[in-house]
Amino acid sequence: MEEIYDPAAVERTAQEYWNQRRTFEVREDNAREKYYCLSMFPYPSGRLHMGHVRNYTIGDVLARFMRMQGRNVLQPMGWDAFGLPAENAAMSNGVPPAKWTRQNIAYMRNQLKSLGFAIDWSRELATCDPSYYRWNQWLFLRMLEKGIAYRKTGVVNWDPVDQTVLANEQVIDGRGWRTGALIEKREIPMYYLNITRYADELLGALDDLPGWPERVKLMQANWIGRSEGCEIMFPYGPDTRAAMSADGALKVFTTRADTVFGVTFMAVAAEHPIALEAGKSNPELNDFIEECRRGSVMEADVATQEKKGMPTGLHVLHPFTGEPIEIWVANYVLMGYGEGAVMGVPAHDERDFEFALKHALPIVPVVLPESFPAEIAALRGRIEAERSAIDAAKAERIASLEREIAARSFDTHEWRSWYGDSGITLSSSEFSGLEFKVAVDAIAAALEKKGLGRKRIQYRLRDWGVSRQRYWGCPIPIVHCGECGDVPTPDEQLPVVLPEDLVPDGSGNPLAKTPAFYECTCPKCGKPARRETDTMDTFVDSSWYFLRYACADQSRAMVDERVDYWLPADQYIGGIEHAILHLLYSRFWTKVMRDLGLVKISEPFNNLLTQGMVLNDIYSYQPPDGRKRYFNPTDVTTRRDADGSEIHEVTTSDAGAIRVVHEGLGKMSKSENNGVDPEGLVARFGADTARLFTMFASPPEQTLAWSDEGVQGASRFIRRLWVAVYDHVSKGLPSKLDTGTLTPGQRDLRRSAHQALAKATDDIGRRRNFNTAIAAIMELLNTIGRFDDVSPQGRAVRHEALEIAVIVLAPITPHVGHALWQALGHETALVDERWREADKAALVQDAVEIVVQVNGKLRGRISVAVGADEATVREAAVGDEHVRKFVGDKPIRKVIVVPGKLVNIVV
RNA sequence: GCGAGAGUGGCGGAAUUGGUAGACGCGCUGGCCUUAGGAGCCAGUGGGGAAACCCGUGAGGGUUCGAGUCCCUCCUUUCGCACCA
Repeated sequence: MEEIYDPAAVERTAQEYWNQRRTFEVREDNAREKYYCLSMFPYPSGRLHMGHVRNYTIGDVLARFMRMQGRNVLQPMGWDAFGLPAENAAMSNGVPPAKWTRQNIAYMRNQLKSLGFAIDWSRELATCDPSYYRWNQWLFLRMLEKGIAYRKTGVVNWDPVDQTVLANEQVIDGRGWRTGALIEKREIPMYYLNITRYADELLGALDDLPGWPERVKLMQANWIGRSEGCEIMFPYGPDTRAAMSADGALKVFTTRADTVFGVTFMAVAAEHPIALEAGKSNPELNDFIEECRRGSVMEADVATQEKKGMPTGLHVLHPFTGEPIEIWVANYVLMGYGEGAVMGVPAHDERDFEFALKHALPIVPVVLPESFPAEIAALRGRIEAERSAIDAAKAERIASLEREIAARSFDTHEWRSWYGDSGITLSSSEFSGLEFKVAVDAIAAALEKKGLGRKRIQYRLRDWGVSRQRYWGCPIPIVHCGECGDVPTPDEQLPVVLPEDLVPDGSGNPLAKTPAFYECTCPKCGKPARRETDTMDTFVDSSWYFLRYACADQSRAMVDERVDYWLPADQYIGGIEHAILHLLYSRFWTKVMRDLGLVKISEPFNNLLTQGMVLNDIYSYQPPDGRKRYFNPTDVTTRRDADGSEIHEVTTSDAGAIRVVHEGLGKMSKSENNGVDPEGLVARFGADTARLFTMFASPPEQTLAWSDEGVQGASRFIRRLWVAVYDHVSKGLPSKLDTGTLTPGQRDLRRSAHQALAKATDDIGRRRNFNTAIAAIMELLNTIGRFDDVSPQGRAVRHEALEIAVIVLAPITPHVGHALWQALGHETALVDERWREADKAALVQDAVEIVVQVNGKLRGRISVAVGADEATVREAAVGDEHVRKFVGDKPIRKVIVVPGKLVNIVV
């Protein structure tokens, strides 16, 4: 063993040892309990970033920990290799996306290997390989057969200058990122997957996922958004019938059927057929519809934009009163959601209220919220008295009382939060005086009788549009034939191979300009036909890769029986940003495969850990004229001013030393130039330091703030451990530990070591709090450092304590552990070692410190024997001199004893 | 706008089930060692106070013998919002 810790040499030796023995390649073995440790696969962007390092270190710690627990551990890795960045890179440097992507994969694979992750590389996959994506195509065809995949129109962002569809990310403030042109919405035919068919199961099965964070399950539940409500038809008025040249009704969905008597307008989307029809004869309205078509399709934009509307002049009839209600076009109603139309109830919906105020529409209160002042409740009591025997005069009195309630309880100029609450209906004809649920039931029943509505369950979740008008993705296996229509590519012609030599130029999908790709013959009739040039959403690729790892070499089927051994994954680790879409799509895809008989599981991930982002300081300089510049924190020097405030400076080649502004902490990103390159970190400190710091700096689910000093602290700790082991073994290996003959000091160290072991085991195995496990070992090393007993038994106890430190750190800093384990005299490799169990006998203590409070404030400490009864503890507490000072001669009202912890004396 | 989190010393964080707030690390201060220090070792370090003590977990209220932890209102901030991955 070397006296000086040399990370590069230590890491080379350990990695060679694992590679030569293929330590992390695993086989299915029914005799052993498996552990499938899955991390979200990376997009091959070019270089690893700190988020990757954190993600895969968390996974690696768990994988290695479980291996030491004796489990058959699978930890695979692959590449989410299709997607937009490859096309952008191609546009800026002319290299085809395939070449760029494969180069990136090769580079990043080496970076991952340098970090020493316990990955089974024999199962590596890349989604851009035909051997992978052919099964996307194959399953898509199965979904078509089952009616799960279908074609309908969808709305996309259209850049009128580049004549291309843009991703939401490529739309900045309503304009195209490259052209700056105002974006339009455009409807095009697309393929959809019927995820809403699974909405109920996706929602209900969340209860079967105890290993998922509550917040993720809540977000998914809200995203699916099950609501019980009512479909209501508003029959066309004579003017609308004439305009549409047909009878008909405007259909809406509402969860508040109890407010149907408060409807004072209808709002439809700009793309709604009634709006389009009305626009034909009304140039002003037509302009407004055009205006609505501009702007992005993003929900956040739609929700925050100014609410605008315009009347169509057309009417529908109220389903109960028959009164005409005017139809408006509103920019906050979207064609893609529900029916593309809503009923406007300004008195009980905030958005409708705002709309009504702006356009001077009537506001008619028809619900009295339950939480209402007594005087108004009294008025309601009088209504109930009148209602018992109705005649014309009484009906008028009721109506007048209801108007009085409405006048007193509603200010129609200002929205109050409780206007939207449910309560008792009023001014609602025969449905007045009913509680929310009763009112909804009665109104739904009456509507159903008239054929104008019914109760229905609706989901917020929409079907998944998977068509992308882009090149670098999995081709959709469809042929469009003039005679036969849309014809699925026969299975034996799969995969439909994506040509890899195209270079996009930003003006639409290059596949659509490549006859060699799209010219084909119809599989049905043999006549010339056109191949579909849309590719699949990359979320398709990532919806089942975790199944394919189980059988990555299977060329004849999508999956095989090995999936039954490995799946579901015991642990899935990835960013919280995937809490909804990726995780929901993967759950859906798994259920579809189950229903096709391909897998036996219903849920793919048993436990989920959502890791926080990696942050770093952001430093910027805003020149008086010109663009703001960002400086990497490594280039910034910080000193203190005379008054103690910090000054941050950067020396630039062009402007010399300039003072920069510290903007605080932000996610590591290119745009803010605050990234830390893992490669440089490994070169300077070694992989173990990088791993140790990322695990120590914060618990996995929280954000991690980067700190160069913190990294040095991690490096310092590893060196201290190295020196401690070196000093110990340089005096020779100690004799055998005899636990029966230890001195009190030796027993203390031994207790500290086993306490640290017990804590770390719980922290890693149950709580997934690696930072506190590391802290426990740091504390142990401090304790070992203070222990100066060099007797044979003293050295034996120290030896055991050092072994515990090395074993607990093995999953976190495996390379240095490998070296230290050998130094401690072992022939076996640490990676094959079993985790230790804390020795209960070593943990035993004879006395325990009890805290004494007086009126909840800490006033003293007493030491009592372990297991002392309550009366003894109480007596010792009351008798404590310091405590007596605070109790004085005041009478003791109550004494609370928390065994083993604390006594609170209330005076 | 809607949905979900987070907020504790100078900094990252600890406090696991409502029971000692600040473990561990960084930084800082002082000392030792060294030709030297961006190395190492030792000591100190929430604020106020001479001390006794008092104050302190984003703000304000509440429940409790006891609240960082539970409840209500508010502020700040992060993530997601369906074509970034």
